[in-house]
Amino acid sequence: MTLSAINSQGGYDGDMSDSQPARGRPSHIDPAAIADAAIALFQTHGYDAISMDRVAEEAGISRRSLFRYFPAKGDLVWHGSAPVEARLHGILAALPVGTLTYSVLTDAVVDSLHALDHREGVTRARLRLIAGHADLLAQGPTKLATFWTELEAFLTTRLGDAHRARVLALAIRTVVFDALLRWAAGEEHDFSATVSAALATLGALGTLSEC
Amino acid sequence: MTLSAINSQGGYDGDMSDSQPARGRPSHIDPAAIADAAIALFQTHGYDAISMDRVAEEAGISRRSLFRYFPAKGDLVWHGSAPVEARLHGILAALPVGTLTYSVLTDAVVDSLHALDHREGVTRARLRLIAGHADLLAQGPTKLATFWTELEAFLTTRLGDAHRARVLALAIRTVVFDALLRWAAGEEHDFSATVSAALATLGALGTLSEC
DNA sequence: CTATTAATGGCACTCAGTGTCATAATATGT
DNA sequence: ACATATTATGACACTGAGTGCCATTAATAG
Repeated sequence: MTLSAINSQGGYDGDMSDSQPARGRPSHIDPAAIADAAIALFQTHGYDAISMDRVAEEAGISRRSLFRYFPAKGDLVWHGSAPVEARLHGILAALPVGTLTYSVLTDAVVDSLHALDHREGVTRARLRLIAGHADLLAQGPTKLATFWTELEAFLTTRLGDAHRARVLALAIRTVVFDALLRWAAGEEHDFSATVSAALATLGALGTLSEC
Repeated sequence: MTLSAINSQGGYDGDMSDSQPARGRPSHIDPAAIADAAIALFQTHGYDAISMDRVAEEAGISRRSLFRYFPAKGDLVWHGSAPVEARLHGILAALPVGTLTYSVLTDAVVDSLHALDHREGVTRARLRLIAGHADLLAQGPTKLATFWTELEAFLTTRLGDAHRARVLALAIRTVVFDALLRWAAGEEHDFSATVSAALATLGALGTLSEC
């Protein structure tokens, strides 16, 4: 919920729930703008060729402050996934009790990803960077941890079987992420269709005997 | 094939196929021994607390040579997965044509992992290190790339459908790896049973409507 | 004995990431 | 208005991973 906390840049303003009037020195730093600028640098010069010093210089802040907002270089690329996680939360909570079919579930997952589709250009750029870099690619499960753990928690309560929920969540995670990367690479054009097709294939894995 | 190339340490002697008489300076360095020693250090002092300098010192070689054998620190932990990949290769090649059921396939995967079970103590130690460290954990798909790509290639030729093969390979990869980690963590005792059960659960995902 | 080939070590370098501390800028209380 | 608590920022130094370069060493082939 709290979809209003999602700003137009696709960033996330943090915990806006009980916002006390601001104390202390206010920040003049805009993380979303810095991330976007960094992405642009990465695209033109290559991820490895751009150092954190360079990003800080470009953003007009000190190197130390940059690391305060982005504890790891990869966070610059992963920044902006919070809206997707927030949306999934809302969608799962809205699912009626007792009517969980596989297709309903996968539709919910696909629906939550529409937050990505919104800023299609930037998202594609980020995903392409991720796909092109083994280090970044490997961070998918970690950096989107909220998304995946929320999905698994939901499935655990709905299925009653923690083991089965875990397998299902893991499989969905891997297949969805792979579909996103293929979409970003340009192999597929329709965002939702790509993810939906991948999940449909996953659901039919048990019927392998036909070969 | 070439299972004889697997030495008693669980290491892999590289390409022994057309071994010319050795030229140049011979190496006095034993990568498997170094990896094992490093694992021991990691276990007692923690992965982060042990620098590559320390490992090199312990092994009695220069830091530079250490990096020549293990280009990344994580490779010390992942070392020894080659036998598993070799075994999978042999098992897949031996599968009779035209009789590929899901259970036959998963049995083959489980069977290939017996190379891990052999040195149970060391394998558990390594997997525990991996499980306890997000960086290492994320490298699973990359470091075992040969294993997974071989599986996917096999499925592609057998199924005829590249897309379906990819989804299947991805799902198996994730679920198997997760099962291995749970086994290493001590949550499960029977190695094969753990992996088999996870794969069986995966095969039955499509039937979700019963809840 | 010489040339060739390959392994190793020493050194310096880049860059990611962290700890510490001084300083600046804001709001609150008097 | 003024002192104080609170927070953001920057400056600096440090650790450790990983790389490039080159001299050196140890083997074999002729």
